[in-house]
Amino acid sequence: MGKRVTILDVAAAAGVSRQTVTRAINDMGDISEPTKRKVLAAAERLGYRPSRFARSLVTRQKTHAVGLVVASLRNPYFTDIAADMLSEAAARKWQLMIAASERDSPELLQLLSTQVDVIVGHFGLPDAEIRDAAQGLPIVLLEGRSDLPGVHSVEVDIESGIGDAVSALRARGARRFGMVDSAYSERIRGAYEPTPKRQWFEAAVGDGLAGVVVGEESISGGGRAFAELMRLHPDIDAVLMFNDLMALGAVQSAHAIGIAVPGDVRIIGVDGLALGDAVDPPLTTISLDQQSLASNTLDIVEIIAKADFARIAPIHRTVRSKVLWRESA
Amino acid sequence: MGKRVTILDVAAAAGVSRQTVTRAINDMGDISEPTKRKVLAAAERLGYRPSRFARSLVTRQKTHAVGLVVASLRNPYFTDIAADMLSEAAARKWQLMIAASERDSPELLQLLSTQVDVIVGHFGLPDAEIRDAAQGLPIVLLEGRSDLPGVHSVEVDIESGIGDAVSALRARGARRFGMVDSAYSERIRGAYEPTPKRQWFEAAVGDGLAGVVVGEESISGGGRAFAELMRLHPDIDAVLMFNDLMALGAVQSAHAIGIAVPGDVRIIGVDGLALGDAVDPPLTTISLDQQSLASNTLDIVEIIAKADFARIAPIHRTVRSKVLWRESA
DNA sequence: AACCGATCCGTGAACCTTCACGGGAATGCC
DNA sequence: GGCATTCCCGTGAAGGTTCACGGATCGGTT
Repeated sequence: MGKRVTILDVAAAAGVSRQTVTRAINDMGDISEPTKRKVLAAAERLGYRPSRFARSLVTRQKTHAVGLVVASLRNPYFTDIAADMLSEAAARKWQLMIAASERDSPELLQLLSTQVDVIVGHFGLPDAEIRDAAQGLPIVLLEGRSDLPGVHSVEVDIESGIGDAVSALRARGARRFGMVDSAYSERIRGAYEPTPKRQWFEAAVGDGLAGVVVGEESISGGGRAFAELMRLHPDIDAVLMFNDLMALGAVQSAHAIGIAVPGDVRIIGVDGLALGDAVDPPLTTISLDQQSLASNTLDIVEIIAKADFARIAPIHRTVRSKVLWRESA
Repeated sequence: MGKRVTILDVAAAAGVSRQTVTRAINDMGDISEPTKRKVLAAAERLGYRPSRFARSLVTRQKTHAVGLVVASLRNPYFTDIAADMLSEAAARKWQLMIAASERDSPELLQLLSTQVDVIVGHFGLPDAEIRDAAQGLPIVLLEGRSDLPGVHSVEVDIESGIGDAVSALRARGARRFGMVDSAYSERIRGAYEPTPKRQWFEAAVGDGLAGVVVGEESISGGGRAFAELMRLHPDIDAVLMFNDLMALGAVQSAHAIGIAVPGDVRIIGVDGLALGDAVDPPLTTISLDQQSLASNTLDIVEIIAKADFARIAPIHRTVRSKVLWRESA
């Protein structure tokens, strides 16, 4: 099993005191060259490694860590966000710890909460559960909103983006609207429930709604769901895909089935992935400024930290979305 | 400024002892319901949050953390790896801390090294520098190899994949080979130096080599470099792109220039991204088993941990690569 | 009245490092 | 020889939590 080798073991082995070992390890001066070498050799021999916990405890931890929880690392949308968060965090001298909530959210949160100072992210849980699992840690909800104390948020105004997209699609002649929603809630909560995007979309299209199908959040899942939607409602001429990843699958699927895009059906995604520009036809999408999402989030995090993580009034921000017209719609 | 509120503050405020506060916070029994409520109320009021360092120090931290350093979070290849690492780590009850080495590698490593038990990843630094920055932490090199003590590795046998690809391309009639290499080293070390992939490729094609161009590691960078390569050497009939991301750009660029793929030029990437299947034509690629890369890595990490992080003989593993024939070559 | 078990709560120690300070030896100078 | 200086090194304390143990209180039993 082997106990941990501490600074005292090294000190004993080298025949010096703790402090001298510290001086050698962190090369601090006030130590002669021979002694330093002797200590370093002993440390090397014993495989000594300072406990990062003891060290942080006494140095009062100047650099903080923020834990980012994303739904999946397989979706470029989330990894782009992670990348932006990483830059923003680095610029502020914060460390970023990433976890994916694909499963076991509560356990994962509890584990994470022992390692970081703030938790930010997308969660597949009810707000109250999140708060409990976080054990009192401040939380920043991404693309969500809660009125619990200690739960901050950065919302994304997808709603207006959807509204804009629908009116523009109407202006371009679209009449029969369809949507592929995410089956996300099915996996998390056991039963499907309409996402906010679907609700906003339904409100926007009114009786122009022809049908909705749910699918898995992946390229292939989007492709399958799109094909199913078109099979059920062949007269649809405009489709909103839950996200760009699924929209990519839809474009591909349309190509395979022989549906012209945007000739027969206009396809529009959500997220604004750069990737959407690399396919044919380039994907029209409701894009949000991820950079701004990230910087707003870290702003909040920094405010919380400045307040020494004491309980402060929840902060809520909103970033706008806009339709990025490329060629698929 | 505000000093940190400790367990003693809460104890004083609630009129009980430290231990009772602990019992209330971690609800442990041996405490009456009214007292518990009283303590919890005091904690809430003061905004008390246990120090994760002090706590970890005494509980001897059962869950460890591994730090993953990737070159970029904008390349699906790396995020896929991160995703696999995350699953593997989670299955083993490890936490994963991700950092991107896009810049400041040494500082970043030092910061990271105070937070984790092992460091794994792709680094843009000489091995020795890595070792120094890691401050004695065990290191697992991804897709690399070093003979320094304490530096383990998981290599990827791209070389044989490139060999296989070249002979198959020859069998399909390719004669004039070109390559787009990564300009990576330029950014990191100031001057371009051929990557191993280029060296293996040149060895494989022999005097069939028509030309090499370097480009930035992105879709658009790949597209530009490919266009440049074809402008300089119009007779090329097969191109190896440094990675799939750049290959995606090449396919797109070929389409724009009016070069037929694979009719005029066969294009082949490296990485095996699932994304390559979503473009037209689907991308042929030298794929490696990322899952196995991740599991091998975490295997090593676990072995190191089992040895209580004592110095053990470096472990080296290799995962194979194989050509995934789709339609672009 | 003495005893007993159950229930609740508090005290000393441990975890491992760094910080602040103080002390000894060697050297140089008057 | 006495004294200050410099250079190395060691000791006590602190940092905030949890663990192991011991003590107090209380209702009930003999």
